[in-house]
Amino acid sequence: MLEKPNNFSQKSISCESCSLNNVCIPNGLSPSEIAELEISVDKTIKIKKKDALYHSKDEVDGIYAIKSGAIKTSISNEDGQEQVLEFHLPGDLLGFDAFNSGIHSCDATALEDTLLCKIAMEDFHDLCARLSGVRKEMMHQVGKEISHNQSLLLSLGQQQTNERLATFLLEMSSHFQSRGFSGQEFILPMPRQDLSNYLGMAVETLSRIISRMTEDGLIQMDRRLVIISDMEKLQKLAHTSTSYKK
Amino acid sequence: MLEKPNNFSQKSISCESCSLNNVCIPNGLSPSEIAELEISVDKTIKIKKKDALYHSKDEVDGIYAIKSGAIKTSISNEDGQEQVLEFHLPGDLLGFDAFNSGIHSCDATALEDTLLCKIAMEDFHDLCARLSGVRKEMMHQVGKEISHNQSLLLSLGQQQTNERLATFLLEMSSHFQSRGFSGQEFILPMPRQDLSNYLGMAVETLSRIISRMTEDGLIQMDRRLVIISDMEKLQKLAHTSTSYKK
DNA sequence: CGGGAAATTGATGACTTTCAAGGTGTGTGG
DNA sequence: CCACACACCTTGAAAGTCATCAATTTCCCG
Repeated sequence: MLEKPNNFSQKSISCESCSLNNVCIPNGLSPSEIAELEISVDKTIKIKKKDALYHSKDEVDGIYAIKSGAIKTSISNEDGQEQVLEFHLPGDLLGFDAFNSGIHSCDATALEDTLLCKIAMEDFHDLCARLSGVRKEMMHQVGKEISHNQSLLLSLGQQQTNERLATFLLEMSSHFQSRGFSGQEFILPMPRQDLSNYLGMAVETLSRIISRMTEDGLIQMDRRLVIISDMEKLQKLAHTSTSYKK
Repeated sequence: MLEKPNNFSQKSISCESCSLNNVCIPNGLSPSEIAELEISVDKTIKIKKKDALYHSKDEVDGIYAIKSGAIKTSISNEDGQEQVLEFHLPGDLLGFDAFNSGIHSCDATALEDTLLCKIAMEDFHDLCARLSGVRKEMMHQVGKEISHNQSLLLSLGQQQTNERLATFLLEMSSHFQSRGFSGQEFILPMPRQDLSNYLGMAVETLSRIISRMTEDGLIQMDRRLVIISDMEKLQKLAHTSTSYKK
């Protein structure tokens, strides 16, 4: 099947001048270490909306970092039922799911046209061997993934549907704010279907919750645009004092 | 408060002769690497039933490996609602939850009197720097934890309560079998309360499901003793063809 | 501008939780 | 060694939350 040419692009800047270098692997590395890192980084990966970066059962190719766009990771059972695991945004790393067996355990699908950097697996091992900074940052990133999954489990296991949405919106708010964007108004990268799945509920339920929370003056949501109208009420609903560390 | 002396003990054998060395860090290491590893291992950690190995917000002390007993990890929200994250059995590693910030993000509590080995965090970093085998095995173990969390999310998000129990029992069966024990008859290390929490349901619901599955001839459960009567039906219920890799 | 995907809304029912009560087993102290 | 207390587990009835089915409506893309 012929594909239209990718017409989204971005000039490949250096890690040192990348706006995401404080949330990506370069974080905490010395200039010389960054220079070494950079030799192994392929900055030309492009994935079109709805295409897969990798599939479950694929052999691992490398570790990826998102420059722009968004990726969802998900896992499916044999009936084809999908569970969305995480939404990855610019600066996030992907590929740790293959650490166990060298085979990816989940699917990674682009929610929008997405640009990524890649470190081939063997280079990654090599960098970990040579650079303590990379090793540390890698552990950091892996730990972030584990912590995230733990939070999600807590949310799915203990919260009701509206509390789960509140928690999610606050996470997103916190995320955007920490990146210098508005924490009160932002655009979600995913459709309702994926979001409801991630939050462990039916699309219809999500829709109803949104309507209800809008009526109650907590938020406004028009398609993917989110406006948080009453941050305090939202936090109260989420029972959230848990702060999110980078 | 005075504690009774620990009267459970085990002579500290070498990693090389430990029966768990093929599922623990020594897996895949050369004899000389194991010797180096062993220098940094403290094999004298004892935790009594119901005591904590560490708490959420504790600074990380090291990475632990379970020799005997069982540990549950769990996370709580500010209302004190707990979500059990994982049950750790002999050979399992703990402590990755602090990789992100150096602070533990969950509680680790002994379900029974438990013996562990410990590698202090700085030694662990040092070992990762020097020994590629340790580095690889560590990645392996971390990947296992990530894969496990993903499976649990899929189960919580997509399965009904009875399917979740079936999935869990098959996991345990598979686990015990791979360790040379019976996969058909085994003893669970946790009470109903913890299990139901882990599976995202009320204790009463779990109890009812067990009764129903016993009536239907799938299993027999007397307290913590599990007997799987009809493995095929159980697998069918769990929709499981997903095999579990070590 | 039309077709179709995405999102909302309503009605109904299933599954699960909650509240309540009773049963069973274990461990400790007399 | 027995008895009592307590934790653990099971069962029942009622209530709630959420999913499913169905019908529209809205919006996006070609």
